[in-house]
Amino acid sequence: MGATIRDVARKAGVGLGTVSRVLNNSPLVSQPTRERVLAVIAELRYKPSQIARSFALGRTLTIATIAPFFTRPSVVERLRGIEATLAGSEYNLVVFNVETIERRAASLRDAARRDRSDGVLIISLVPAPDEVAALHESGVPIVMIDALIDTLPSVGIDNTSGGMLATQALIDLGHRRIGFVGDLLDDPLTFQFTSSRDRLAGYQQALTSAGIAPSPAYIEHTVHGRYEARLVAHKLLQVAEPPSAIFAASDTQAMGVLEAARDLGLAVPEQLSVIGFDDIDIAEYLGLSTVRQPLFESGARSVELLMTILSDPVAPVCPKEILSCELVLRATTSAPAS
Amino acid sequence: MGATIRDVARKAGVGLGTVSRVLNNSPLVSQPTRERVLAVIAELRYKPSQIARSFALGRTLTIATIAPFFTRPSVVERLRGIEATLAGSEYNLVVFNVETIERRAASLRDAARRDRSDGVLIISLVPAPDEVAALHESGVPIVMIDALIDTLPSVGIDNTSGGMLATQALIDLGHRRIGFVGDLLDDPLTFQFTSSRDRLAGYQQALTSAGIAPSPAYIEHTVHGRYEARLVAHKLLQVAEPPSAIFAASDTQAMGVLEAARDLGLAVPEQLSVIGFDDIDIAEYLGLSTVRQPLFESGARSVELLMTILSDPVAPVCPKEILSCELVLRATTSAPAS
DNA sequence: CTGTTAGCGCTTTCAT
DNA sequence: ATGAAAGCGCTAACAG
Repeated sequence: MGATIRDVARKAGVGLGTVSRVLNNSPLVSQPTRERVLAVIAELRYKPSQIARSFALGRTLTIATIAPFFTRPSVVERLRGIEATLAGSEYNLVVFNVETIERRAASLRDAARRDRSDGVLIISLVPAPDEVAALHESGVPIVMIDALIDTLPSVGIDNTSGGMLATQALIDLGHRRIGFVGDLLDDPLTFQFTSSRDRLAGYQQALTSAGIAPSPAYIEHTVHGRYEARLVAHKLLQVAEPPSAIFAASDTQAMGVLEAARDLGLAVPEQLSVIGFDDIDIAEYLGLSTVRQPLFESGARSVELLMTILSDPVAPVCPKEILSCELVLRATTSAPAS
Repeated sequence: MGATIRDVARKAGVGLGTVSRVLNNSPLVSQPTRERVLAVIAELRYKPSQIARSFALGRTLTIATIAPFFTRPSVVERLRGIEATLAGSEYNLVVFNVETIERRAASLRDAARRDRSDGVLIISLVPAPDEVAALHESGVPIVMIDALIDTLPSVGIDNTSGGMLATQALIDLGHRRIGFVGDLLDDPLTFQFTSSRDRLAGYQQALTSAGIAPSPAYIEHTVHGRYEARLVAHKLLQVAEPPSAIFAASDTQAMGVLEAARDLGLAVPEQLSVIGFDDIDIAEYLGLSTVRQPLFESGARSVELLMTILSDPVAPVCPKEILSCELVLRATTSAPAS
């Protein structure tokens, strides 16, 4: 079924090495020879074996990515950036999805193995210290996306500034009682995303700068998800002096808040302003005000970073990059009812 | 950095083959020997090289999937089913995304190569006859998902029945003027999805059975997308006797129809009923009536099918499986205003 | 049961 | 510029 390099060499009447050289565009082949070999390759429909090549090269020609793949629309968009940037390169993209804690550990362990991949991209997961150590020990170049790890090259998002942006926008509109709905801070099931925490920090900073004391009564954390956000938003909206605006740490959660408002008969934005984070696809459809983060770009940049590291095996650099966010005001925010 | 099987053999004072046997759980190793080898393996932190193993085995231990990955939420959900089912197996999942025609052709060519993958899963793409021929010639087992190809194992969705289901539901509610918004029938950019076409066929059958002549004026095709659907929905809703209900071939398009209704000040469902297809995540949020198809399951089943084929290399079987859909009535459908 | 050996298909010296 | 040859790490067939 498959012709080998040996068949080509024999048929072309050249040495094995010459065929290999032609394949690898080595300049050390005369034009006539090259053409003859190329002709035979075409004739035999010869395709070099990836596996044998990898084996001889000692490289897998594979980039692995670990992602809480489908738990969040934002992850898919980052993945898209990765795939697009990797396409056309000599690398294959293998994906490890992570939806449970067990899979999380297993993926971290499996993906970062020299014999499995030449590089690993980790999306929105914060490995524990011992996992970080294992990652280093593997010797496989790693790039973190949407999570900054001191000792690992990372493409981060400026979530704190993003949180400030959202909160400041609300303040600028005249809101004083501003609620926050975000992820649980320390649930292993959340894979220890730090984005929500950082956005909360931004929220608190913005409030403080404006001379508003952040009130614990206005801050709710829950397992990530629309439904869960809806539940805590109910709570938030039924305190004594309910907030006139809510900043949700993700668009998904903002949707839950919107549902809660609907449940309680609160008009948005007249009686309640809502702002999310991410600017996922449907945000525009819903007219949701939000903070846009460069999702696709974060994936693309991480690949570029990884490629640089891969091409320059010496330098023990640990580049960090922080991408910034942008405010997108739409229909769910307005000045509070006086 | 990496210990090899030879190091282990030497250190354990056994032959190379014995270590390999231990690795592969061969019963031809005595318990004491096995334990000794295992101990050395642990001590040396030896991990067998995937690549070398693949090379020796002549198998890639990789399953490739070709998907118009992010063009549709439904594809992501199928992918999720694939990943979940493949996890824990010895196979890696490599993904080829397809967002342009060039990538489509390249992916079809690259993924199905013996030296790259042991099996290929193709999601929602209908390869052209010559591409099908090339696929066969590659000798790599293929399973189609959401597209039935005569000569290829396939996991299909009963889109025609699904289309009938949606349309019949509308008819049952009392609608007579029912519009349809679907994908372009023959745009190469649509990658020749057949689902929209089949859903249209179901729509037409249901109408005909009910004694309603399908009117071309009520049928619109456009490039897949929310915005595009919105545009053609405008057209549809401004004909002389506009439809009182619209069946959109996907939830994404249904959202576009909903937007058009909003634009024109038509109350849904009072003045216009809308039903979609897919039951993607956000459909519930929107209260969108739709037809649910087993997305995750279609991915999972395709992997199972592929595994069967892989494990029984002889039988030139070509299994076909058709999964059926289910009506989900929510808030965007009601009886027409009299 | 276990050690030895012959490749798997390719890249890469090393001579020439 | 090109041929020959030495592995890359593993599996599987072959002797014992």
